[in-house]
Amino acid sequence: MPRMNLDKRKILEAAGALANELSMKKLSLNALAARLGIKPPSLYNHVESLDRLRGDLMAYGWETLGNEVSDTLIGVSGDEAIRRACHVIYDYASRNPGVFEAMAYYNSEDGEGNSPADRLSDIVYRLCSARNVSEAQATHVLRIFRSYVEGFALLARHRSFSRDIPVRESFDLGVEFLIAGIHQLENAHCSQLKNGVEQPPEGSENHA
Amino acid sequence: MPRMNLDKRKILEAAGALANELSMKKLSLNALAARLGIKPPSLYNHVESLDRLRGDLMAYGWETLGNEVSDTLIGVSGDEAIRRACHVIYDYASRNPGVFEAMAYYNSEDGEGNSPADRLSDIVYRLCSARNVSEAQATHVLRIFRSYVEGFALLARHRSFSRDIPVRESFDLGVEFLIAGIHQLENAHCSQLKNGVEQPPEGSENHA
DNA sequence: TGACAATACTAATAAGATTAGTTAAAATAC
DNA sequence: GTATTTTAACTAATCTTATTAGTATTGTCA
Repeated sequence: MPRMNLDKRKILEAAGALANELSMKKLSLNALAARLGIKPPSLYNHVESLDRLRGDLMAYGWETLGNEVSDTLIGVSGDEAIRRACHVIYDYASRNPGVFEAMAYYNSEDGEGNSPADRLSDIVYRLCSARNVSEAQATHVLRIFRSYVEGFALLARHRSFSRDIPVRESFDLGVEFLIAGIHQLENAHCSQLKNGVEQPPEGSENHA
Repeated sequence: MPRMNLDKRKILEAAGALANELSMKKLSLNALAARLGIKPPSLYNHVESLDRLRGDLMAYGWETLGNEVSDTLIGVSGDEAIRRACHVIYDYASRNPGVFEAMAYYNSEDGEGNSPADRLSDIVYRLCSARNVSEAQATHVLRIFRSYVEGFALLARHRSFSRDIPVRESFDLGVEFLIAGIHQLENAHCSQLKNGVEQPPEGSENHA
C-alpha cells in the first residue's frame, strides 16, 4: 500500500532500462513491476497494456533521440550536420539497444509523425534545398539515410558483424557514400548527368 | 490419430505463411497446429520450441532467398549483379514480410554462417576484387549494402514511407548511391584520392 | 473532517507454451 | 506374416504471463 511516486516518465525509463538489459522481447510486466516495486496489476493504473507500453517506449526513444540530434546540430550545417546526425543516431542505438529495437520494430500506426524522423527530415531537406536538389529527391535521400542508419544499427546489434574489421569504420564509410550520393544528385541536376556515375537501372528513375 | 505426413519443410512453409499473413509476433503454436490439422502438443514431435521454430524459419528464409539471388545472378556480373541482387532481396522482403521479419530480427547466434550473407558476400567480394578494392574495404562495402537493403525493407514494411513518392524509386536510387560509392573507392585506390568527394569525418578512416 | 480520486492490493480468468503420460500407426525385425 | 520398436498423434495437466474484477488504502481538496 505504500505509494511509489510513479509517473509516465519513471515507468518508461524503467521499461527502457529493462529492454536494454534483457532485450525487447523479454520485457514483461512482471519484470517491470518487480523493478518498480509494485505488483503487476498495479501497472494498469499507469499503462493501458503491454503492447501500448511498447508503443510508448518507441515514442519515448524517438523523442529522446530527437533531442540528442537537435543538440548536436546547433551551429552545424552542410555535410557535417548529416555526419553528426548519423553518428548520434548510431551511438544512441549502441547505448540503448533494447529501446532502439522498439523504435525500429514497432509500426508507428499511431500516426502523429514521430519526431525523430521529422527532425532528420528537417536536416536533410534543409541540406538538399541549400543545393539544387528537388524536394521529391530530398524525400528519396531521407528514406535512403534512414534505411541505412537504422539498418546498420540493427545489424550491428543482432548479427553483429565479424569483429576483426572495425564496425564504426564501415558505418562512417557508408555515410560518406550517401553524402557523396547527394553531391552527385546536385551535380546531375546542375549539368544534366555530366558524368556517367549514375546509371539508372530499369527505366523508372528520374534522378535530376 | 490419422497421421499427417509432416516434415520440417511442410512445417516451415506453414509457419512462414502464417508469419506472412499475421506478422511474426502473432505466429503461435496454436495457430500453426490448427493450420496443420494437429493439436499444439503434437508439434513438439517436430519442433523443439517456439523460439527454435523462429530461428529455423529465419534460416529457412535466408536459404530460400539465397537461392533466388543465385538464380538471378547466372551470367550476370559487375554493377548489374549488385543491382539485381538488391532487387531480389527487396522483392523477397515485400513478398514475405513475416519471414523477412524473422530474418532481420532474430540473432543468428547459432553461428554456422547464414547462407544469404555468404552469397551476398561472394558477389560483393567478387565485384570488389575485379576492381582495385581491398578485401578489408570489401567487408565495409558488404556491411553497408546489407544495412541499407535490410533497413530499407524493414522500414518499407513497418513505418511505410508516405505513399505519394514511389518507394521503389527511392530504393533504386540508394542502390545507385552505394554502387557509385564502390566506384569512388576504386578511383581513390588507383589515384590516391584524386577528387575530394570523400571526406573522412573524424580521423579513424583509411579509405584507400 | 469528509468526500473523491488515484493507486496499490488480492483473487480470478484466459491464452499460450510446454511437459507427462498414453495410444495408435508405421516401419522394421524375426 | 507376426512381433517389436519407433514415430507421431492424442488428452490431461502445469506454468507463465497478460489482463480483469473487485477491494482497500492513501492523498487531495472542499
